[in-house]
Amino acid sequence: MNDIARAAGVSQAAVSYAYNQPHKLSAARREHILTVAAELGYAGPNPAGRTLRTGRVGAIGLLITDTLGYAFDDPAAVQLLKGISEVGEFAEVALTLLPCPLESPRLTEGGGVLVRGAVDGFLAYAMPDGHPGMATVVARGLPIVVIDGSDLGHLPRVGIPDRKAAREIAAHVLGLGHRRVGVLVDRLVPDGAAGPVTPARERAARDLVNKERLAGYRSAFRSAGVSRRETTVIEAGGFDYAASRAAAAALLRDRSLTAVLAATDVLALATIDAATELGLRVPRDLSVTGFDDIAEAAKADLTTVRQPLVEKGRQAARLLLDVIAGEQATAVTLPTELVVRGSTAPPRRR
Amino acid sequence: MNDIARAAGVSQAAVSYAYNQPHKLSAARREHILTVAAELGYAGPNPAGRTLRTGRVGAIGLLITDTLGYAFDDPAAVQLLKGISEVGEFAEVALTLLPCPLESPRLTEGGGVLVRGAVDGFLAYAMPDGHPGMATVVARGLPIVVIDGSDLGHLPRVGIPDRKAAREIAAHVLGLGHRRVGVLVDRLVPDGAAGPVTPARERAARDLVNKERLAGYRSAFRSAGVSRRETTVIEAGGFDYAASRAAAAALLRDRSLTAVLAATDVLALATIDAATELGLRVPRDLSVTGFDDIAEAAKADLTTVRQPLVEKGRQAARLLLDVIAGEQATAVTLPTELVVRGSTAPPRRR
DNA sequence: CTGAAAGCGCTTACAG
DNA sequence: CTGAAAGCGCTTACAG
Repeated sequence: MNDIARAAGVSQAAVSYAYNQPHKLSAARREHILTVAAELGYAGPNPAGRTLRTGRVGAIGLLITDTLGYAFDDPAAVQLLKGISEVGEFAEVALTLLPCPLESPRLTEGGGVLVRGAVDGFLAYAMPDGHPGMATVVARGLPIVVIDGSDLGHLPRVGIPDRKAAREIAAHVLGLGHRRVGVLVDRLVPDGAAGPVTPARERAARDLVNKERLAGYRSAFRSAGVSRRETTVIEAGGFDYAASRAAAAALLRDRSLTAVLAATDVLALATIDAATELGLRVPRDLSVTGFDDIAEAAKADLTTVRQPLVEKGRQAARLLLDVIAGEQATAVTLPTELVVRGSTAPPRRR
Repeated sequence: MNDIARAAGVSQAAVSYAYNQPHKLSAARREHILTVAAELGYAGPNPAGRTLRTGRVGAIGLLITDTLGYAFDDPAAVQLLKGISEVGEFAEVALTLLPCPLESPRLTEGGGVLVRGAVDGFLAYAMPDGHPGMATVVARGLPIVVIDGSDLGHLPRVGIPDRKAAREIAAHVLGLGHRRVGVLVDRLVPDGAAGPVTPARERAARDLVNKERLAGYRSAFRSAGVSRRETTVIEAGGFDYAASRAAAAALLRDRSLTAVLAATDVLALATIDAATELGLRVPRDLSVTGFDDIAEAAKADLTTVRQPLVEKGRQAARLLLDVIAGEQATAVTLPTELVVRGSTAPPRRR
């Protein structure tokens, strides 16, 4: 900026004004400065300098568990991203992706992107309880909005009534007459383990969404008088189709099941595929429900819980921007809706 | 940092060393400084200060045409993102999403994220020729790597041999005996227009990938003696399923067609859906080919061109990081492969 | 409308 | 191993 000022024969402050406060300069002078800048290949104020001075970065960070690859594999996450980015674009705020694999030691160290990343605030998406990245980010003292995770007792949060919605869809299935019902969850504890869920593991659950949905199913089972022993719960250990399919196959080894409650649509779609492979017809031989209502759910005629994924992203981004602007934050719970389609029916008579 | 230094009874430089050059301090002193910092709620060096001093941000920007929503709707783009983010995570570099809608005046103005965004370099993904955002970014003088777009004559680029691969898959279809072949492209000119492509519009094409693929088809047609008049080309005007489906429906109004060459898998899948709705069976009544080999292509048994989407992202990110590190850049062309599946067959005899 | 000046928070070469 | 100092590029309050 000094070079430009010298070349244009003005003060360095005038150059700054040319970019930031045009009204403080005569039009001719401003024009002159901008022309000189263009000639010298100066593209405008350096972001780092501006940030240091103003304290505003113009970017928000999105914390995602695991690698970004995971996030992009999950259609529900992609919808959420759409909503977030809509708001960001409108507000001229960039979105910085901050992947937080659980194992990385760099999560808490100074070198990592969580500590070093220049952002004005964080959106923490589906972070499991006790994730070290969360503590790192809280320590930075910047505004944080939680999406689908624990609010740590004090953070503003955007989510849906997972437990209630899960109870509702389970009640729908039980209401059709099913008693032998299997349950599929993504992941309760982020340790990569997959397979049947023990009571101890269920108590140790750290992924709030899966935990709450499972709790909702349990609640419906209790109300319907289905005992804990009668229900099998399988954890996929991951969010991708392959893990989902394997979990579904494991669950369907129990041929007495007449229905499967899947905690996500991806799990449900994998269940339908696995059932088809076994020669089972949905819903004649097996009722299947999902959760989220991603685009594929409608195509597969899946009974599921609709949640406003894009809107969730929008609201979270707006909330964060509000907090950054110094406004008061309030928790937001968005409505869900039970969508009954063709993948559920009464159990076949023996 | 000054506050911490005072509280710890050391120089401000010592605090900096505690975070950045541990070996310059005795272990005890470092420990002491870090403890005091934790007590005072200091989370480590301020990113803006560090960036201003070192000139390194620790983030790369990804330029995407249109809104991010578009990008996330496109499975091919999502795969690319996966590859990019893999490299970023490994190198501890954050990925900043920089959407560049064509219409926005802020693209070139000082207030926009393109001018203001703090990054060490840019990845320009599928930017159409002449996009104003590209000029803005070039003006910043930071390293740029182009993916699937024009290299502007001098930028390092990562891509695939679109024209050659398109010629190959077209030759496959023509080799099966098809003569009445329709073509579907996403978008030639980013003006939102959709419908039949005139010669003038084809010449004015600014989306390099679509342009090249179309040129490849044309080349195969010429070799097979299929005249320009015999082929209809329809432009969808967008990348999403809805636009694709509408374009497919428009193309299939011509009932004499026995095959459709779609420039992307999304277009091809939409074509299969549209054909099914019309009561046409694939491939018996209509052969359909795609391009990209996204996950859904295999499920739909689609004949297509496989390109290494994730690897493309990886290579581009690595290349950019190399250029940022001061290394020499070279253009990268990744291999493609014709994948013949069940969506193509000889035309039915009349 | 213009210019001189302070200071945002940091890293590192330098002298001790 | 430690401290004093310069300077990265910027914005804005202040005096003229």
